[in-house]
Amino acid sequence: MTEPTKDQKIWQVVAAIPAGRVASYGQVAHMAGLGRQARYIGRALGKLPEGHAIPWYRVIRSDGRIAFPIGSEAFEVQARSLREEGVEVVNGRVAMRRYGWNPSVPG
DNA sequence: GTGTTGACCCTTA
DNA sequence: GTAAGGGCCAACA
Repeated sequence: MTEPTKDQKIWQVVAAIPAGRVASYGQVAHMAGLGRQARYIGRALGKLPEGHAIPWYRVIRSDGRIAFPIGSEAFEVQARSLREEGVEVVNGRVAMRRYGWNPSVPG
């Protein structure tokens, strides 16, 4: 049994985000043990295979903004997916103050 | 081997 | 509250 790769570790952390909550790239990177490699998160999510069950749309920037430019296709998919889980998205932004994922205080 | 790029973060203005 | 600049680290050409 080989240890999980960084990508798998990241996917595992992302998959651990409960529905209706969002986490920032830095937070995921830290929990995955990558430290400041927040940039790697986006790269790992970009390598997601087909048929995956990873809620990549629950990962946003630390500012609460979606990482994609407003109006882009990926942006709409992410925003729509978040709304379906009860997360309010306004002006391409999420109120992390309310929807931010806190492992110590699960849903 | 070097140089550029990137689904970012932090500090400062 | 938003905007701009600098920095960090791994993958890619």
